[in-house]
Amino acid sequence: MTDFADEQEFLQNYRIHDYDVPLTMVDMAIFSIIDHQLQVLVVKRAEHPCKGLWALPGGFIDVHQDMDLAATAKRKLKEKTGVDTTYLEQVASFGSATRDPRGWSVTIAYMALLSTDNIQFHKNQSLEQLRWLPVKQVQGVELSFDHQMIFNSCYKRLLNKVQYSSLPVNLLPEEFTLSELQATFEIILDNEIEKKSFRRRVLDSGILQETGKLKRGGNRPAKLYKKLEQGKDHCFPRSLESKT
Amino acid sequence: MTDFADEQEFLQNYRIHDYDVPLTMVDMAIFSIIDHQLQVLVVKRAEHPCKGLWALPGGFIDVHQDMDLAATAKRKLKEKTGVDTTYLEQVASFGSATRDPRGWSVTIAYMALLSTDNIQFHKNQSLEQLRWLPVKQVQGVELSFDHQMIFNSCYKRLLNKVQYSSLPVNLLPEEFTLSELQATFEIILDNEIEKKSFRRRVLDSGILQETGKLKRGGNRPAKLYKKLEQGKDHCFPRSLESKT
DNA sequence: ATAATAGTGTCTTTCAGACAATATCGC
DNA sequence: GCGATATTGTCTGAAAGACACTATTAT
Repeated sequence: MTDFADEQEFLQNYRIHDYDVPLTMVDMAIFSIIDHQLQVLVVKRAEHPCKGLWALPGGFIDVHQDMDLAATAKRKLKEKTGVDTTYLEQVASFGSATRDPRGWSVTIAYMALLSTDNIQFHKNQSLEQLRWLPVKQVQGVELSFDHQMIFNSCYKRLLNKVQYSSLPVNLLPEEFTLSELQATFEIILDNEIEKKSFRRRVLDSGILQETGKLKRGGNRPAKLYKKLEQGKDHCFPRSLESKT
Repeated sequence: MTDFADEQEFLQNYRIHDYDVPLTMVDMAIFSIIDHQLQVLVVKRAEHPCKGLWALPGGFIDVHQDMDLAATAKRKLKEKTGVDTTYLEQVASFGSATRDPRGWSVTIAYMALLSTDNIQFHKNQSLEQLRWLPVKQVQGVELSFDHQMIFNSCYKRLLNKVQYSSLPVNLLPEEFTLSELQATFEIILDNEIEKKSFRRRVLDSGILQETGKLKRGGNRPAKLYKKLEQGKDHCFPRSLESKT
């Protein structure tokens, strides 16, 4: 909950609106799969407005430091997670007179996918005000500003892309088995995929390369694959059907 | 060509950058089919910067008048074409330190589709500084700022959507025949579509409703259809293949 | 041998492409 | 009837779904 009297006072002293120009910033939904769940990173706001509420990471464009919008997004990502090489995609922009009490504001929303090995690194940092929030719980948490809507927009984009593209490989480490890849797709979809169909799709598309190595575990070892063209996002000729 | 000395002076007197906040605006690619060609509306810039060059219609957000980004886009659309009910879709945002000589700037790009009957209305207005530019000729025209890139982004979105959605119905008047609809798709694709496949796709999808009327011309009359759910954009289960 | 996971064979289903055939109009 | 456009019939093909089957490991 925000302290109202305090916030009122803060807003009265906030003067950027005098210039009749909208505030412009970048916000991002950083996704990762942790504990077999799709989760999104949220930050507790340290300052007004919405002080104390959870929010998507983001902030103002630094016109002296950032070359472009993607640079602002990368800077924010680095600040929050320590990671700087990730899949990053612009999703949509939201702007209105009312979405931020400081005045007319625009935010450019990005989506980032963090691979699980990046998370290992990140978990060891001191993260007082950060929290991974399972996407299924987002609706139950009060988010700052219109971040609920921004999150929905990013989540929807991700859900869409699982159905027709290879995007989710970016949530896995460098090398992975087909079963791990399928599990990743299934976690995002929140639905099962037929094993044979999945393997056919992925292998026939030629986006993966066998590394020659095997992942050994309790049972039959599995071939390890890696992405062939890093950064490129393959689109399959047809979409997956949703079961159920 | 722009007058350089003049523009330099203009820029030196431009002071908004002092506030260390990016300029934020909206630009749009307004598409329509005119003379059996897909065309995009461009405006001759009356002011610096890029004075005298063609540009996509657009402008600054009016924080006192516009409720949100879509309102800015609608206002600009209305100013340039006199039309206010059209298909409007946000495409992407472009922001960098260098895209506008006035300083760090962000533009939110929209795409609008004008139906041919809207164009009739619009053609009767006085349009000194407006021009419909066939998309095939855009590359040959020097556009202001990064508008070439913005145009490409919007055009690409449109090309993509022709392949898997019913979006192009928005380029037609209220009632139309299947042949007219197919011709619209073909003009955008710049490729032929197999007649039977096209009709099956469209009719089986249930997005159209027979009006009961017929369009009579020299030959066999054609059934007239209209869109069932206005504004909604149907996605087909598979994409069209490109011939050739 | 058994449990568990990896991986394959193959039949069905869905929907787009090809292309020929038929229908309905004005003349 | 003729030319032109509208509309349909039906075969083929590509890629996804279903599901049973085999393969390889640790124990």
